[in-house]
Amino acid sequence: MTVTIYDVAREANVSMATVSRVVNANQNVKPATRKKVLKVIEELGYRPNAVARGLASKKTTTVGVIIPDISNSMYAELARGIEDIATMYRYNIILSNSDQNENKELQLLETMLGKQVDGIVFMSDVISSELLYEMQRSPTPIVLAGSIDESAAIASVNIDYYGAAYEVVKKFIDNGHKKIAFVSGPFTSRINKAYKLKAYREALADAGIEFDENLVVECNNTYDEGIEAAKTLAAFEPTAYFVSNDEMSIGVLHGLGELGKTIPEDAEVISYENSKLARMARPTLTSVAFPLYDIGAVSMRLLTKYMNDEEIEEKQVILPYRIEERQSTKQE
Amino acid sequence: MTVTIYDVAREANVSMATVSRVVNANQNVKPATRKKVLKVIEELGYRPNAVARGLASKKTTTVGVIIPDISNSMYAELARGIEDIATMYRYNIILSNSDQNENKELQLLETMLGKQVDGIVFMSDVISSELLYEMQRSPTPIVLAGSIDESAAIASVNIDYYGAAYEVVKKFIDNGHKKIAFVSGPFTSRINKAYKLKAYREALADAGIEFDENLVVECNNTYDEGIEAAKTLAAFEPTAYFVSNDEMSIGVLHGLGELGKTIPEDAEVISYENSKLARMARPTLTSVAFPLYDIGAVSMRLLTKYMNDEEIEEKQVILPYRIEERQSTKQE
DNA sequence: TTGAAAGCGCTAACAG
DNA sequence: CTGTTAGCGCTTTCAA
Repeated sequence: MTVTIYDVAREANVSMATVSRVVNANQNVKPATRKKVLKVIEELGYRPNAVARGLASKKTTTVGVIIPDISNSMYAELARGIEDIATMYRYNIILSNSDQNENKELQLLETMLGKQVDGIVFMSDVISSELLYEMQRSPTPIVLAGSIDESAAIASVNIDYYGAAYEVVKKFIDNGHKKIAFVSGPFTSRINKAYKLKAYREALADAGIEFDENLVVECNNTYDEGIEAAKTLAAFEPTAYFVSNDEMSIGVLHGLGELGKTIPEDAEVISYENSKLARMARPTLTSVAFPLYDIGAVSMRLLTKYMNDEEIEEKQVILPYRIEERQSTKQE
Repeated sequence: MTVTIYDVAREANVSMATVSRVVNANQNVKPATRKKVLKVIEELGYRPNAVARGLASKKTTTVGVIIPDISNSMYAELARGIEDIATMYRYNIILSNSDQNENKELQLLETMLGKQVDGIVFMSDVISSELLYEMQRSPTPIVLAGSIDESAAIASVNIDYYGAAYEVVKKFIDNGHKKIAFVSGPFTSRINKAYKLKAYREALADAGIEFDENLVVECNNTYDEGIEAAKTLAAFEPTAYFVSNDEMSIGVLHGLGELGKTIPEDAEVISYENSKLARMARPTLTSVAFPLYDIGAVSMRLLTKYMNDEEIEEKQVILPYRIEERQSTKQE
């Protein structure tokens, strides 16, 4: 029924090995033979079976990608970065959503290893010790994308979360703000708690401003919670808002709008993400550019190095960030 | 090195077949034997090799998904729908971006068939005849998600694009509008040209309103082009705008705002997508709810039926749409 | 430059 | 309920 390498070999009067060489662009084939084989392949409509190839060669040219949720634009951007580089190196991607559920993550890891992927790109706000343990004993290389593993045991690609947050708060302080709100994503995420919040506190401390826990709101990264946060914070009259992502920032903008505040005159807002939403907000959002696409791309590139046993210069890659100035902050 | 089914069989003093039965939850195994095998599996850390399994069984429990661009929220939503149902049926997904490039689409199809996927979900605005030809001779079932194949040769899941567009225009007409603009996506897409535009023309004709080509703008579905379109159209003073997606609608809203127009008093706007952006716009957007997630989910479900040789009631599925009323149209 | 042959790790009859 | 035995379609030594 389906035509196999054997059929091609028979028709072309050569051995399977020769057909295999032709298909794999091996140089050790006489041009005339190659041509003859190619012709038969064409005639028969032969299509190499990647599964059989994978079993024999122990390489599937497929990598696993485990992310929280592809319908969230941040992760979608990351996924696109991963896929583009994967395609460039001729890998395909098995994509799965974990919803940040640890059991699902463990199970996905297991499934992908079972499918013999050549490597895995993993993203999650929190890497439990069990997950870390499993990753370390993985027979296949793993790269963390935009995720922190405190032990630095697993390769990863991130930006300087602390530095970016510190710079934002410092900027507010330099502009004369004393009451600076921090509308954060969940503190279960190490990035939010051990990096951004820490930077927030230390930037305040370095400027001699006392930390006020009323000015910090932990949210679930949604638009509605951004609106809520703005209203909750109103009682404490902050004049500057540092918000963890664009969607929530728009929520803050709208919440503030409902309270009659004008941005940036009454309060300045700096977001953290810089997706296309930042330009679609009114006023447009000043935002820390969090390069998700690049993180994905670099993660995948790093993974190819592991898969090819290339030398790794740095296992923990830190990408640059920048702050994109727009209308939600005052321009000098 | 890696532990195989043979190692387990030897340790447990049973045959490979028995181990296979245990692993595949086959009932024909004595509980005691099962337990013994399970224990050895645990001890040895045996993990079934899905590639070998795929070669032997001719099933990979993997389906291919070919979409234009995962970083576009519409397709991301679709992908999530597909993945959720796939997971439910224990399939994994190989996800690839085609960027609507026909050669890439053909090549991806080829690659996925080579990888022996059990089925494919495909999405593209235009299905060329060559693509159609390849799909028809695919040894593996294919379902089109949110894509039109005029010949109806391939199974598909869509909504009634014509009906939805007709209803929007009719609604505008009933509200007394005479100059109704249509800000469309590319007319290379059959959905835009043969369904939406057709409905727009026919709704006007049915109401005795003459078609004015100046009121139709073909765009590339982006925010910036939405702004542009609003400005271009201004010369013809439309009082109603039917826009092809949320991002572009927000562009129109902002373009109109810059021209000093108030929505919905000066002009009404109805979008087509109803993503979360619709609620984040100001004013919030009335929008045709285009159920991408559902289209993905139903496509995948339909695909499982083909993969399991279940009976198919309808090959061309049409899902319902509805119009979500918000502030960009006048409320009665 | 080419071929023969031995697997890769598993499933699926078939037999008992 | 369990074991034996062929493959699945390809890569990869090893020889020639």
